Amino acid sequence: MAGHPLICDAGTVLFSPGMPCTGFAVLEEGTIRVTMTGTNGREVVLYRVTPGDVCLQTFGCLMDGRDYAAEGVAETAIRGHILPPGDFRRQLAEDEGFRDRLLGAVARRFHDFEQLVEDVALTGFDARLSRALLRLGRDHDDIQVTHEGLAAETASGRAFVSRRLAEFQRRGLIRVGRGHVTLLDRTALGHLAED
Amino acid sequence: MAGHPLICDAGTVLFSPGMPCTGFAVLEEGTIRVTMTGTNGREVVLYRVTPGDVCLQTFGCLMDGRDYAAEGVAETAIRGHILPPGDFRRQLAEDEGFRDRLLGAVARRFHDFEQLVEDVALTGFDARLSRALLRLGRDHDDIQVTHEGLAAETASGRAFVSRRLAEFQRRGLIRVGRGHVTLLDRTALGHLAED
DNA sequence: GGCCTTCGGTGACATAGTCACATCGCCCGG
DNA sequence: CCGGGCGATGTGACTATGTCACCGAAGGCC
Repeated sequence: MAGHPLICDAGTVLFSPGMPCTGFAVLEEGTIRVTMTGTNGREVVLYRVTPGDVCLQTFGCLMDGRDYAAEGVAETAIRGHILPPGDFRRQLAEDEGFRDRLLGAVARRFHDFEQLVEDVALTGFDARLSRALLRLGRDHDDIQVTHEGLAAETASGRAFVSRRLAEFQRRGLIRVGRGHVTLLDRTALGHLAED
Repeated sequence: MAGHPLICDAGTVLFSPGMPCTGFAVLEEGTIRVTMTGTNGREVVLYRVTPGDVCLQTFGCLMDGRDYAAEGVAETAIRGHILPPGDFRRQLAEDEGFRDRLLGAVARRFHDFEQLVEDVALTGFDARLSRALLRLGRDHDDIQVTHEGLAAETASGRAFVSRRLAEFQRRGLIRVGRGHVTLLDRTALGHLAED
């Protein structure tokens, strides 16, 4: 695998809407958060890219000659490399393993998108919030996130998130503090997340 | 291209959630509507498959070994064929044209999904409705669709669609009738669709 | 301590979605 | 032609969700 190396600190903006795509990104370490921002300024998290995943933005741009439609930000420090279009196509043709990994990742990403649409279009807010909390808190009970951040995860507004978090706390599901949320009752949250 | 032929009348249910996937579908004629239904019974149109497109459902299932998550219905009579997994992989490896068409279609579909998320998550209802009307009425001013159908297109509820359609009619944008809508002012609708 | 910035709480309001029920148009058998 | 049946539509009342503006609190920095 050749290509330019890609090394960034957390917080680096990797691509923005309208920017042309320079190559296919292969991520080896860290996570990238891909979001979309509406004309009203509201932001929604589309998905996260982790090692082994494809950043479908770069993929979509390369295959369809389109500019980016979303924004990508390094959520942690990241390491990887950029495969120029030519190399990308060559490897796709010659390397069956690469092809399988790519297509598998595309399929997973596609599934994530279906999940997102299901969440936003036909799921109530409390379920979305519960899912977001469980997703972000997979490893630790304590989650470092602001209400603003949770609003982006749930495709909702900050104020409403505040109110529901307060309600969740009243029910003993979580404990909230400035800049973080602690999960207290994963079982109940899981139940809420069901629908 | 080998594989079983696939010929169905309009209205045939091609796949449903939970059903395993038997092969990769190549569509030669007609359109397939892919929808998702929530636990509450509400239905949302994810996208349509037309000749040259990929049905990402079959693609996702094949590459990731997952069952269908959505439902596919023949919107018109359709003709095509089913490529068994083995043949699919072989053609993907050997036929560069096939590979490019497939990946290009995947990229376009991906873009459609981004559009859908943008619509549902950060666009007001009137814009969604206008977009849906213009999309369905690309060829004719007269659209055969029920309010229920438009509710699925806009990821909304039938009653609300009724009210907004009435308002659109009051403004002279459309004329509504039982089972159909006529576009009167595409310019104004286009303007509404902007945001 | 005095500022400044970010975060969170809240009332008031706007938009969107739900539910139940009344109507209406149309097709069909008698 | 009549009456019934059914899907499609209209509407009031209500709930859920999202927005806006403004305030106060928490923490960082001199």
